[in-house]
Amino acid sequence: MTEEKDLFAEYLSRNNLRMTPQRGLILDVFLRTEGHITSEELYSRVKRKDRSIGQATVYRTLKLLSDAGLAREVDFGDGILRYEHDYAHEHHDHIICERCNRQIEVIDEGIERLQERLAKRHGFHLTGHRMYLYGICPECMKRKDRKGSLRKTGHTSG
Amino acid sequence: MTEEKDLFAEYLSRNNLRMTPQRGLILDVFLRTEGHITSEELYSRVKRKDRSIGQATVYRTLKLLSDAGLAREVDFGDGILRYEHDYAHEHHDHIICERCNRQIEVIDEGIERLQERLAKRHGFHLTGHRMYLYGICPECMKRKDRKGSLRKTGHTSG
DNA sequence: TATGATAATGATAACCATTATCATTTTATT
DNA sequence: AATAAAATGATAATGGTTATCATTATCATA
Repeated sequence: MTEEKDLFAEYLSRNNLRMTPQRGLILDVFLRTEGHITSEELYSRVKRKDRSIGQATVYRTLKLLSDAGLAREVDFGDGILRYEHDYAHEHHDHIICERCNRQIEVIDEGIERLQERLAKRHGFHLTGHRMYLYGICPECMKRKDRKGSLRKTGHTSG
Repeated sequence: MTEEKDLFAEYLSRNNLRMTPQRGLILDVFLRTEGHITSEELYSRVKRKDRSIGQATVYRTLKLLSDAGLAREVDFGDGILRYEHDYAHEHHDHIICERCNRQIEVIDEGIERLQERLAKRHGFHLTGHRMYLYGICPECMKRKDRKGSLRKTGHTSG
């Protein structure tokens, strides 16, 4: 907790930016979240502790936290950016259920290795990737077919 | 060409929708494109052949083409949907250069297999995926460091 | 501890790709 | 033709995010 705060303070001073009560509060609340949170959700939580805080400040601070390596933007493709913890959290990808939108975090060393190899084969120096697997989760598989998918678009990226 | 048109007509009638001159024209122009095109770009191309066509019609028709399996939405995460040919085109993923935004299409059977296995390991029935690799292309690697990336967000999906 | 200089805040307007609305026109069917 | 259903084009609306800007807070230095 305090380690993340130190990291943030360090990042800020390194970039001639300033630690403020608002930024501290937003970081605190963010660190208490789990999974993936939208700026909107974080704003409503922060507002409970400081009624006067502005939504723009939450947006701005989340960008800063991302730059500082404490948060990570996750784009599921539904037009709403989500954020998750980045510090001391292993890289992972996501499997998302098309029916209930449940999402789990996964990692596969084999895939990572093949991605590296694939990029190299095309002469690219790989710096990162985004991989989302879409499917039906075990629970929804048992149930009969229901509607309500995260996005109306096809998931297979051509 | 005519095969795609037949497929579209078939899809339309199957869904009690109608083939119209506008839809025919939009499909024609779309089929003459390569790579990834935005609705905006397609609209400007179609407008050269029919000044009276409306932008909403292009948006609507691209959705229809996607549903019909002739087009595929591609979301690079910069807030602008792109479309590419889907019919008789193999599934593929993308490698995108962070410097010059050049993108190449790739496919790796090994990765596909491991994705399937990974999903199954978590009890999911895999229906699709999106995978984007980000890196520096060979040309940009030679050049010194330049700026200008596609998106300001980090690429590694947490 | 003033005092500039600079950055941050909060409120709000702007942005912008995409969708919804709606009056009018086109198409298919009787 | 007449009717019903769908499509079109113009335009307004949507909604997450960003930019703007006047005001306030913070920092370094004298």
